[in-house]
Amino acid sequence: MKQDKKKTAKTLEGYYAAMLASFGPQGWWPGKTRFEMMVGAVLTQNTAWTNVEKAIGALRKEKLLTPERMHAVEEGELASLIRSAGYFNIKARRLKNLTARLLENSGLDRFLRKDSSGLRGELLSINGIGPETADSIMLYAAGKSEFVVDAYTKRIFTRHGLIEENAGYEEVKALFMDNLAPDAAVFNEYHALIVRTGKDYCRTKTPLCGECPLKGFLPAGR
DNA sequence: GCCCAGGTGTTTC
DNA sequence: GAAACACATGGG
Repeated sequence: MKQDKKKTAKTLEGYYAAMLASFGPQGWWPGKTRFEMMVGAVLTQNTAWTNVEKAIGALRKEKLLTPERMHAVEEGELASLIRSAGYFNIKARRLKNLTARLLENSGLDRFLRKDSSGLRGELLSINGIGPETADSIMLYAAGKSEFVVDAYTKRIFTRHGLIEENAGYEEVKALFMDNLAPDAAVFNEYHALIVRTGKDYCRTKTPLCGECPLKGFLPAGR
């Protein structure tokens, strides 16, 4: 099925081109430093980014946006500062788990320099970091070419019939990893464009397919 | 008042 | 394994 694979690659490139033409580059990740980016990745779990921004603002005000400072602060205080991001008790614990691991590894720099498979395994072994958060950190903080799959990715591409309804994370990720050249800059922009498209046109309740930049790719009858 | 948002861990069949 | 549930705020 070599021909089939080539066709899939063309299709995925078409989606990318259409979104890029419609929205332009998204300039992700919206964070000043790599650590801030990692914090944002945890805080945005199942949460709107607008709520995350407020929490990060509070952390910045308290000068806690370094692994050392954040790890030193009391967990209850950390939780109250990130209250606006929701799940604040759980997320405070998760941030602590992350900073602990960074310090154990002689800092963020050394940690992110690990080779890809080692880094991903290490991230996944931290309680509170699952596949999406791990891949986000790999791609946006470490610059590794890992494709990030989120709820919008699943929704858009199942709707378009390119993945099964019940496909798991790794299965969806493989669609992109197996059919696109590994390029961190492209993966970065691709994921950001998917989120943008999902937010604007592919909400669960009120899809706006008629105006979506991807409407030309919708299979007939959908 | 209800639904949803850039998930993940735990519990339970 | 995989389904069901808990975790929580803020905007539409």
